[in-house]
Parts: sequence; structure tokens; C-alpha cells
Amino acid sequence: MASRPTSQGGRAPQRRRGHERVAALLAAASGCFVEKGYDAATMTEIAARAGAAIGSLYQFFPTKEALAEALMADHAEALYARMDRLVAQAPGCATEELAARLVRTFADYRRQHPSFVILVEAGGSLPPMLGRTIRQRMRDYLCQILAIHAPGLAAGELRPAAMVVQQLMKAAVALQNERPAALRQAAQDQLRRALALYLKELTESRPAPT
Amino acid sequence: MASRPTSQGGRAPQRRRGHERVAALLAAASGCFVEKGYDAATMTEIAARAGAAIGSLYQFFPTKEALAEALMADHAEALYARMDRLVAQAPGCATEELAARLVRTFADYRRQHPSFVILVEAGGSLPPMLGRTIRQRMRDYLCQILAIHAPGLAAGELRPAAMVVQQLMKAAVALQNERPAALRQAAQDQLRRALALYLKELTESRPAPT
DNA sequence: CTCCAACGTGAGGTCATCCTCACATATCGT
DNA sequence: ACGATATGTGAGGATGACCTCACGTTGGAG
Repeated sequence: MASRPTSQGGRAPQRRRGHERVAALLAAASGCFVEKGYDAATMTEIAARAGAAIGSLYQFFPTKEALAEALMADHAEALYARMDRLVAQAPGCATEELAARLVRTFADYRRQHPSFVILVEAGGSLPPMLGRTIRQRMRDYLCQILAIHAPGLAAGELRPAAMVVQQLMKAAVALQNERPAALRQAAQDQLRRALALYLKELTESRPAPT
Repeated sequence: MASRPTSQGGRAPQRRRGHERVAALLAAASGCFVEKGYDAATMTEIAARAGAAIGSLYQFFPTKEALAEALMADHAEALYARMDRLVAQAPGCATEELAARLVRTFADYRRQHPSFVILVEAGGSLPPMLGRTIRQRMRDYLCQILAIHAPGLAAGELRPAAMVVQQLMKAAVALQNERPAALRQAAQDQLRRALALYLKELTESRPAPT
């Protein structure tokens, strides 16, 4: 399932060995990005960590940016899959439970894909289009969920509400850094509470048309 | 009021011209950081932007990190001043008004000190102690405000609640990026609403002891 | 006026990083 | 077996960034 760097410049792997190489390279890059940040991570270290020569790395990923794009593509795919499940489960969901699932989904995702956050926050160091489109699509997903859960919501308030929920999810991810674990847990509980309160208010704002 | 780089290595300005230079250098650095990011900003460009030679820059700030520290110190001072005012005004403040003041304070601060956010989010590229202590102190300020506004709150829930409010403030700052202006305004209104709801819940959770 | 420390200057040293390239090796269809 | 193509390799070029240093300039104290 590892994405092939077909999209940008680099030659795509075709033999089996190539795919394994690409997977190892991607994993090594992910690790380096997490440990040192996108800018500080060096191509030579990434190659060494994957047990490959620097030339092999450049054969599949002609630039560091291409590496980031490939990683982002993989992560985005996994995220979209989770959001699809969330949308599917939304209809028969109490407000409290929806809030719990939202924060749990995002908090868990960060644990399993640590480099994703690193890359989307890499700001000025790589083309802003990448994070842009992902954030936009996430916002669309949240709009869907809100439309299902708060059907009486005025059309003009749907997107702003989705933006706020998106920021709350970002907060859930950020809280994942906190230590000790007990404090982190308590904070995430409070965040879930705040989200549930807000969702409830949205739902009850206009119960239903006549 | 511009901070002198006395704290770290660099020679401190003593004549009047020196202070003007340092101020210009700091302003130039702030601009470069905002436009290109901390890592991408170069010392040569910062010096050029301030109308100074590269040597003059290194006379006052022996390293790029020292520049960031000096900027952070200035910004932190200004932020703490605002927080002091906020704490002072907290006692006689309705919940709705407190929420409004909080988001307005942070949103305004970002407009006036754009480089602050850039630096605190520079993550792995500069010592983490800088952002750490500032975030910690901000959290303490929020604890004070919450203790005033929700005196019935259990001691164990005070810090987690402050952490959540802190994340909401971060969200208010992030929303400042959104365009067009109408959408941003609507989102910030919604965020204020969510914050007010949460604060109200905290306040009413345990009205008062017997 | 004189002098000295603060301040100003910019060419260049040093270093790390990104990326290239010419050639070696592995893998597969025929 | 044998080419053809994919894959592997690492020394080195090119670039640019950070920072130094030896010397010139300014401005205020005695």
C-alpha cells in the first residue's frame, strides 16, 4: 500500500526489490522527520537509516520535497479512510458519543502516524498546497458530519462551525504531547466535554422546521 | 523598550546608535521570519533588510538563535502585560464578556506580533526551553483567571481546564489566517460561542460550598 | 583637540547539505 | 545463456549559510 512516487519526477519502482526499498526509505524518512524536524533531517541520514546508498534514495525521490509529498499522500489516504468511517457511523450517534469518537480518532491517528503532524506544520519549508488541500478536504468531511448531526443548522453557519470543530481536533492532537499521562488524560476529557457542549448547542439551536 | 541582547554572548549596545541598530535588526529579523520562516530566513538577508552589514549583525547577536531569543523575550514581555490586564479585569466580568476578551486579546496580539507565532512553532530548530517556559506561564495566567471566574472548580480540574482554554486561544490565533474576512469573522464568533459555553459549564459545575 | 572604545564593514574561511554521474550489480523475459 | 532494464553505489561538484577578522569610522569624555 506504500504510495509510489509516480506523481513527481522520481522513477517508480517496478521490481519487487524496488518496492521494498521505497517502503524502507519512506519509513526512514518518517522517523528522521519526527526526530529532527523536516528542515533538519538530511537526505544522507535518511538513506543511511534505510540501509541504502544516497544514490538509491535519489533514484526514487529526486528531492526531499518529493519524499514529503509521498509521505503526505500515504497519510492523507489513511486519514480519509478514517473520516469515511466516521461519516458512515455519524447518523446513529448521540452527541456525547460523536464527540468522543472525534477526539479519539484524531488522538489515535497521531500516535500511529507521528510524521503527519510534522509535515503539515512544516509551514514555509515546503509548498503550502499540500497541507492546504488536506485541510480543505478534512473541513468538507466535518461539514458532512455536522450536516448529518445538526440538520437544523443555518447554511451560513455550517462552514464556520466545521472550522471550529477542526481547530478542536487540532487541539486534541496537540494535547497528545502533554505529560504526565494523567494530566493529558484529564485535559483530553475536558476537551471532549467542551466539544460535546458545542455540538449540543449547534444541534439544539434550531430543533427542526415545521 | 527593545530588549538588549545582554543575556547571551553578544555585546550590548551602549551608545544611542547601537540601540537604534539593535531595534532595526530586530524588526528586520521579525519581518524575515514571518515571510520565510525561521529556518529559511538568512542572516545576510536580515542584515541587508536592516540596512546594516553582516558584521554589525553578528556584533550584537552572535548567532541566529540569539536573535530568536531576543525577539521572544520582547514578545513574551508584551504578552505578559496583556495577561496581567486580563487577570485584573477578570473579577467583574460576565462569562460571555470574558470569552470575548480572551479571543480578542489573542487574535489582536497575533496581528501586532506576527513573528511570535512563527518562533514558538519553530519546534526542533531552536531550543525547546523558550516556548516551554512561555507556554507554562501562559497556562498559569489562565489558571488564575479560571480560579477567579469559577471558584467552585475542583482543584484537580483547574489545570486541565486551563490547558483546554489555552488550546482554544491557539485556535483563535490560527483562525486569524482564514480568508475571506467574512468567513474568518464567522468562525471566530463560533469559537467565542464554544468558549463561552465551556466556561459557563465550568462555572456552574459546583456553584458554591455550603 | 585628542584619544579610545563603541560601532561599522565586507571579503572570505569553513562547513554541511543537496544532488549528479559514471559505472557496477541484480533480476527478468526470451 | 544472454541481453535489457531496473536497481545499487559513493566520490565529488555546486551551492549557499553561518560566522570570523582585520581594519576603517564615529562620537563623546577629559
